[in-house]
Parts: sequence; C-alpha cells; structure tokens
Amino acid sequence: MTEVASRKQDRIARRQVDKFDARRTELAVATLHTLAELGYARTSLREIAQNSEFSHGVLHYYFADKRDLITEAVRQYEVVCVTRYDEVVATSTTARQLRDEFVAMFFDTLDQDATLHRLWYDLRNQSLFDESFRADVLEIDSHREAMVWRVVHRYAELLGGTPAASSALIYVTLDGLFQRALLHQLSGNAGVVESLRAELPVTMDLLVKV
Amino acid sequence: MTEVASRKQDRIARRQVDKFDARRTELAVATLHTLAELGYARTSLREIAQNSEFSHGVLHYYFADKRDLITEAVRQYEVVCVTRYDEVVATSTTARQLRDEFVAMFFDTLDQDATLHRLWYDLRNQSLFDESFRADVLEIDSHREAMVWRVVHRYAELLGGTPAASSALIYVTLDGLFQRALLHQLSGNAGVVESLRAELPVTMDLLVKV
DNA sequence: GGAAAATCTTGACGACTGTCCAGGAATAAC
DNA sequence: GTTATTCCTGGACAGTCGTCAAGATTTTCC
Repeated sequence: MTEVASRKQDRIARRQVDKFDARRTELAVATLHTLAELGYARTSLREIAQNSEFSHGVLHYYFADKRDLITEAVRQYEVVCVTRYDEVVATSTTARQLRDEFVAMFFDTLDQDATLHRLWYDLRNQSLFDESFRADVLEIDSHREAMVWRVVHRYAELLGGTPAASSALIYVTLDGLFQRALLHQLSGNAGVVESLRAELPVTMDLLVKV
Repeated sequence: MTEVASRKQDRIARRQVDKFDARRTELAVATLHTLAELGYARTSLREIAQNSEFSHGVLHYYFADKRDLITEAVRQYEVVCVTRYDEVVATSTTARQLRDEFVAMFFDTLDQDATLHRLWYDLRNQSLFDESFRADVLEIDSHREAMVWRVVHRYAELLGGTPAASSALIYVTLDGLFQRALLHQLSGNAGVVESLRAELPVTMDLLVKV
C-alpha cells in the first residue's frame, strides 16, 4: 500500500470511529433521559430504545451489554454536571455576589434538572450494591467535591478568610442539603425548599471562618 | 350469644390477629434482609421467600402485593433504627463523653449494619421516583432528624452553648457524612473512613457555638 | 375423632426482561 | 452500476417477574 493510500485508509477508519462514537453518545443520552424518568430499577432496553429513534436491537450493536450502556450514560452525566458553578466562581468579584449567585444557581438546577439529579443519587446508591459502578461513581463524586470546594474556597478568599472545614466535610454538607431539597422539591413541598434556600447562605458562612 | 361466649370469641379473634401480625412481621424482616443484600432493583418475591422458611406463594396470603410487603419492611427498619443514640444521650454526663460515645457508635453501626443502611438510602432514593414510598420515607427521615438533633442539642447543653444551625442543617450534615462513610466503607476504602472518623468530632464542634 | 377454618405449597398464567441473530436497508468503495 | 461493508430491524430465545388459585396440609374448635 502506498503512503497516500494508507493515509486515506486512516482517514476513513477515523471517520468511522467518530461516527460510531457519535451514535454511542446519542444513545447514551437517550439512556440518561430514560433513567432520569424511570429510575434504575425500572429502566429497560426497550424503553430506552423508545426514547431514541431506533429499535431495541441496535443497542447491542453499539454496546456490549446493558451495563456498558448505563456506564456510558453515567459518563455523559458527568460531562454536564461537574462544572456548573465554575462561571459563577470566575466572574464574581465580591463575596456577596458569589454567594447570591451560587444560591440562585443551586436552586435553579434543583428545579430545572430535578430528574437528572435524582438519577445521580440513584446511581450513586446503586454502586453500594453493584461493584461495577463504583469506580465511575467515586470519580464523579470526587469531581463534585472539587467543584464545591472551588466555590467555598473562593468565597472564603473574597471574605478574607479560609474554609472552616475540610473539602470532604464541606461537600457532604452542601450535597446533603441538596439531596434533602431534592426530596422535598419532588414531593411538592415548596415550603421546605424555601426554608432550605434561606438556610444555604447561613450554611456557607458556617463553613468559612474569617 | 352470651356475653361470655362473645368475650371468648373476641379473645380468639384477637389471638388470630396477633398471630397474623406476627407472621407478617416475620416475613417483613425476611424482606428487609433480602433488600439489604440485593437492593431494591434486584429483590424478587421468590428471593424473599427463600430467605424465609416459607414458599413464595404465602407472601400473597399475608400481603396484598409487593408494594405492601416492602412498605411493611420499611416500617420494620424504622423500629430498629431511630433510637440508636438515645442511650448515649441519656447516660453521658460530660460533653467529651457524649461526643466520644456518639462517634464510636456512629462508626460501629456503619461497620455492623452497613447493608441495612445502604438499604435505607436505596429506599429513600426510590421515593424520588415512586410516590407510594414517599410518606413513609419522609416520616422516617424526620425521625432520624429528631434523633440527631437530640444528640447535638444535648452536646451543646453539656458544653454550655447552643446548636449553631437548624435541626435540618445539622441532620443533612451528619447524614451526608454517614452516607459518604458508607460508600467508602463498602468500597473497602478504610483510609477514607478513618479520616472521616477523625473529622466527625470536629464537625460536631462546628455545629455548636459556645 | 371429625368437621371447619386457617395456613401453606405448588404449578400455572401472561407480561416483561436481556440477549442474540437472520436478514433487509442504507451507505461506501471502486 | 455493482459489489462490500456498515447499519439497523424485528422477531425468537430462555429466563424471571408478580400474581393468582386449586388443592394439600396443619391447626382450631366442639
């Protein structure tokens, strides 16, 4: 084979790989939406296929099995989810602004992306039973922790202080608060959500010492 | 029917009801163990029956359907779970003692009852998708919150101070910490668990102002 | 002991599951 | 335009699921 022919072959191969990956991603996104709607326990391949434009058989053309598919969907979740507050951190110039915008975005995504968030908690919990999800879950969790840390660290900085607790503790506190807000949001209990909204700024100040 | 005969009838009826309830409880406990082992998504009635001394058919003699059975199992969980720290609170005479014994018991049950705890989180999460669990979950959650509050409130009292945050915030913090400890406990990541153990006393002090 | 009531087993049902595959449709290669 | 290759469909498969009911077994009652 000439060099030119070889390069052409490569280009074709690459294009095929790209196309293959693109469809994988497309199906993973459909999977994500199905999982968010039904939860892990009730999500079937046929249901996923109905949320895409293909038939159920095609899933085994692009994925080895159900686990492979769901793992890919989880990775898609990560892409969306772990940089949410970065812009707020980058653009805020005062502590008050950072705090207010963080709170606003916190409860905005709680409202907008409620089903996606409940999926995350569902999968994180699933990893307590199913070892095969654990590595991905732990990785995403650490990214979420880092994301929260960036917010609080910057907040402390703008206040001229330092975080009052470790990255781990700050994360579990704010994540715990989010989880509870999600539970009451989906329960239609707006009053509790509102009181948690009022509590979030207080919590942030508790987590920073000046 | 004479009064005596009527009373006797009652006694018989009551005994039957008691027996019926006793068996229901027995089967609910078997359900609880199965759920703790397999998780909600993979627990079937036949599997539950295998963890009892009966065949799968009997479950529909004592329970209307699967949901009824699982709901009863959840209630059994509550009986075990929401008074865990009360004795520590009652018997501790110094803040240091209360704190140390709380920490010890916190990580003791994390180790001993890990599968039961992961079940609780699984069911709480399931309630984000399935409305029929929500009422029970919210009730148990509020009992857990009250349990944690009793601990921290007493701790503050012994320190001559007051809690630094609301009951809700204190609960989500300690519960979040527990959840994270559970994830790493089941992942075999003993190092992380140990560092969380070291962090729990610090956290308690953060939640109290003197 | 024998009748009546309760309890439990067993097997069957229709529906649904993940997986696989034969073959049609679409696209690419020359 | 004619092969090759890739992509996708739709049905079949072996299993499992929740539910139910007929009948066997055990317990209760007189």
